[in-house]
Amino acid sequence: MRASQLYFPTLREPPSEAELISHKLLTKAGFIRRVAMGIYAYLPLGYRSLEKIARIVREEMNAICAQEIFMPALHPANLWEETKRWDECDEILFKLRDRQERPFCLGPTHEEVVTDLVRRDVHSYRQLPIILYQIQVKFRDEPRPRGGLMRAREFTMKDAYSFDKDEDGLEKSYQAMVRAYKRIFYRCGLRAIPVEAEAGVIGGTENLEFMVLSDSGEDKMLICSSCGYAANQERAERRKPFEEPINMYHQDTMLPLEKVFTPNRKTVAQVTDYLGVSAEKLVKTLIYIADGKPLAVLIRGDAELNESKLRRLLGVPNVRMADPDEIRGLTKADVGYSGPIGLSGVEMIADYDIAEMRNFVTGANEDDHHFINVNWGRDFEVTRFADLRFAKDGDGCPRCDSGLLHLRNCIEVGHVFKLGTKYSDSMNAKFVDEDGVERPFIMGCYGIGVSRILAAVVEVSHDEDGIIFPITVAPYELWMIPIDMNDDDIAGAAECLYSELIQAGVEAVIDDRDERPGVKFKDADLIGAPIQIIIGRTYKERGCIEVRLRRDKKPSLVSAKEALGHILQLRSTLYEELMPRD
RNA sequence: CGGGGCGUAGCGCAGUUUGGUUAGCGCGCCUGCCUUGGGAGCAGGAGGUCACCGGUUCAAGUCCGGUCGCCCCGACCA
Repeated sequence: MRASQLYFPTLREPPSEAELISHKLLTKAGFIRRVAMGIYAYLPLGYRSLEKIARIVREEMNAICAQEIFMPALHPANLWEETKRWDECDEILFKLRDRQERPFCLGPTHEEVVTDLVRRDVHSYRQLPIILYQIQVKFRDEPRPRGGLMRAREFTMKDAYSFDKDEDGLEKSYQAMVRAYKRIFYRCGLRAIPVEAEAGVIGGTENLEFMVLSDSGEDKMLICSSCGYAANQERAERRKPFEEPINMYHQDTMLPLEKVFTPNRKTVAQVTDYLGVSAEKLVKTLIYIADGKPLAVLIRGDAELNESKLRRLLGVPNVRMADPDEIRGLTKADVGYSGPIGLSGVEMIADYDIAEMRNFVTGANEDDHHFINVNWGRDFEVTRFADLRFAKDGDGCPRCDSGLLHLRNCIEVGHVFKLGTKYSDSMNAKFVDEDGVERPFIMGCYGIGVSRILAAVVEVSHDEDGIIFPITVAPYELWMIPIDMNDDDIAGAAECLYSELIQAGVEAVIDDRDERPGVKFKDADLIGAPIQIIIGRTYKERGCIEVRLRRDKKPSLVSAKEALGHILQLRSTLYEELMPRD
């Protein structure tokens, strides 16, 4: 491609609306343009990179015998009503009507459509397993799109769906997908870490998020520095911080229990302020209703209960906070004055933090009063200690003896789920098994944010001059800069090498514009093609061209004769580096 | 949806507080000269519904009301 004909409107300054570095650079380098909030057009360079990513995804999907299909973006409402998600996902669905007033939505994901497809045509275990995938544009009316491609309302995603006859089959499909995902991210130059996650609204059991560490990421994960355990913030467990049995009877350190007047002080901040103590000296007593039974959850004042952990611990589906009336019924006091002392017949579950606390503050189960110098074991009994709060930076790793968890920002680039029968049940998608019995498909679903990968690559691979693309994702592999196209020697040598490169199948751009060298260098660095070729002074003086990598910029001089071979060698080395070995 | 901010040339911004000639600046763009190893220089030039609608006024980019768009923080997020 000739730069004089390439549509790559670079900007000297990015639009002020851009916040993230990837948004700024992709806009500045002429890869994308915003069309509306969270909606972007890809210009030639951006589209080439996007397609490169899509191609890698395709190759790896095909390699595990997933089969590419292409489903509609426009979905009839009735499919979404079958799974109840027409209402459940109401906020993010783009809904519209056809001329007959029939309701439709733009697909935010395709479980409904693919399950409908498969239930129509797959009737026997003999046809299983099946993995179908597509690379499609998705629509989600995000409450707050931001960061350019990072969280858009229209974005490109690879979504795959597996259909198996049993759990073993699902496990195989799932593991194949995990392996393929690792290869995909590796080939894109991303170091993606699989982390344990909560399943969320999509349902199902086991699932992994693939996270790329980046300070600008919106997600948070905890990662162990010594054993590599990683989980997202919602899922991350922590090591029990004490040895059992716990000996609490250090009588000498316990102060006498005392009830204090705390008029109208209900929140942690109000109470600690009023009593002049820090939040770490207070224990919050949260009243929950689990399967209709009330229970008390004790959490240190500065921490936050992770409801998913509570739910997992109790093992019952219906867990919710008690409402103010229920709380008054149980504690005889307002919300804000609940405490463990005198709550009889109620299970008392305490976070690990509480085990090591002495002489703390709790509500007194009486309006406008708290207790100070409370000690569990002496003043009330704890039914059990458990890991209940969100893990935080510095907590002990749950999987090894010495490691500490570190809280890191990250970008979610992929997610794999074991769905089980959530969709096949609600949509009545069944096959006949070997034994003649009808069973629902055991499903899995697997997503990769294709457009988000592009943003993530830029986010983790850039410098002050622009993007540093891995060769696999770069819009062009090579960018050639003839210093002066009006100089016949230089132009001649450049054109000659350029046609050799094109002949050899290299994706090359020759910057044949009548621009000053500085402009060409700046654009080349901004766009970030991995290999740069400079033809100028050294060619005039010594017959050498300069070959350099965008990532280190140190040029090596090569004679014009040897240039092509040298470049081809360099190029294959760059690809080699991004080839996974597993 | 709550809080805050912004909208003036392709991009970045000044001007709005205190209404008053023909609305400015930098970059970019066009023409010419000159220049050619990191966004040169000189000269000339084009480009505006001051987001939109309505109101106040002799007079509105500026004041008032409404609408739309965009950004940030929060709530939310398969």
